Amino acid sequence: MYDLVSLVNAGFGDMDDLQQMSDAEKRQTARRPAARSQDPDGTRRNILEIASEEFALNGLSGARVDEIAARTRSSKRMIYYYFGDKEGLYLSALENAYRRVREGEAALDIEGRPPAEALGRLVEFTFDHHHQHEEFIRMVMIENIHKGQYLDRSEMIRGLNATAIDRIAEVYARGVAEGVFRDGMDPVELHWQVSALCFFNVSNRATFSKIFGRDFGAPEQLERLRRNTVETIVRYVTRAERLAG
Amino acid sequence: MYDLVSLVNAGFGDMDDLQQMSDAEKRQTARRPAARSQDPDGTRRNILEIASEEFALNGLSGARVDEIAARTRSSKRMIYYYFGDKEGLYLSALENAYRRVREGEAALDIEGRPPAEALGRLVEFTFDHHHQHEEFIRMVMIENIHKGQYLDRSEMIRGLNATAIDRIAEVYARGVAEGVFRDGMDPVELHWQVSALCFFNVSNRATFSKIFGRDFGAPEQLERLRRNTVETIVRYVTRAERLAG
DNA sequence: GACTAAACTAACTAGGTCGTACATTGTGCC
DNA sequence: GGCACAATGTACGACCTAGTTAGTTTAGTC
Repeated sequence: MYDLVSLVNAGFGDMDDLQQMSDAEKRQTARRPAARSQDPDGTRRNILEIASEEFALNGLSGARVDEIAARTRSSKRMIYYYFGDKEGLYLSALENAYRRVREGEAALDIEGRPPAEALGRLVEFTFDHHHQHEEFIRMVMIENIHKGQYLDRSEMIRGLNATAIDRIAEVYARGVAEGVFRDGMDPVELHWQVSALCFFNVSNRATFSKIFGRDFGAPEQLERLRRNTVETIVRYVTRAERLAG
Repeated sequence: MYDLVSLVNAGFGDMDDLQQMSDAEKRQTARRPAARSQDPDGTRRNILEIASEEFALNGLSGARVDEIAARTRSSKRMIYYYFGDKEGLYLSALENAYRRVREGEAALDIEGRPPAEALGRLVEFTFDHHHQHEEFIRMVMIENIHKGQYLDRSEMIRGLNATAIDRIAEVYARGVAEGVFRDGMDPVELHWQVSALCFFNVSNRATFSKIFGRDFGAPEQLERLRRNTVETIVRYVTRAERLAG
């Protein structure tokens, strides 16, 4: 294990960057725990961290390069040095958001559970996960405002789809095999439904709350929406004979 | 069943200004069909029209006052004359979007139909309606990015909630009374579910399509999603004994 | 037809915003 | 220790953008 204190002293402030350390950095940290005046990897990550926050908060056109630079331990010069231009930085922040969330998704473990229960847990997990990663939701909203044009340019994006679909497809297939779920559904479309319900809960909470004069972010309300969402999906998939109530 | 294609074709023209003519304008147009050099109401509406397009396309910070002014029949000065500042113009565009959509919603007629069918039609209508009003969806997305802060300032907003909820509540109550629907649900939360599924279809189509390498805007795909959505909601509400399959 | 208020125009300003030029320092390598 | 290059700091410039100033034109009224 690394010495957290020396890392902080070396300039790694608030963030939880331990897992993102590059090999080069590990080597150097081990060899020379003292403060470093040049730290390309750390600088790059620091910029990306701040930029992700700013873009998620203000959008592509709303975010200010100067503001990002000011909040950085580095300078504007370094933003252009590492990311080329504002759009390059935005794209990196977007990819960063997707990558983090996909990594977090690996935490879900539903293997071996009965299909209906497994599906329910998958929905709960997605609901909670979206709720916890508002920054990601906001980046996706922003990217959709831009009609996905930056995602288009991204090469990293190709490898992202598999995991989520594979898992839901596996659970669904088991459910069908066991005669619990209805046949003939498309896992991608099922994932679409789950995503819609869970995403909306975060993305549209502000306007929905204001228009209906009710705080949809309140814990009890959230818990109700969560239960509704699980029930909606499970009832959609489960065969009528297997349903209670 | 509704014809999805014709609905699509019907909605997307440049914009239907006729219905928005004020009484003053109708009078003047009738009296003096020639070009008028002063036309406050027309100028105001023309600005609002263009501004709505620009804000929906580019967001609040992305839209340019100069660009709006240039596309207008009027000038930048008049934007400030009528709307105060950029944010005032944005708020008017936002209110404009909500107003239009709410007016459109009045077209749904499901009275007297069996509850399950009525609910299904309500969902279909919402699905199609959202699909046809992408500009509105985008404005809502943008406003959510701003955490609903402009909606907060709006006084027009208070009267908006009633209609949509009343209608779904009425259908739901009938269904419960007839023993077709499950008891104890909250109409607002039901509306939330319907909105989530229908909204997402428009709002996240771009990123979803790109990530899963499938065009979710294609007519057949859209028709499938539409059927899924109806089924999801109806199955959620309907009592198990009344369900087929 | 003189007067007034509303409607409108063109040109301008102050400051914001992205991006760069140029100089300097640190690092790995032989 | 000196070289080559990567990393960084400072300062600035060109253009953009929201908002304004100062004035003109039009419509209605008496």
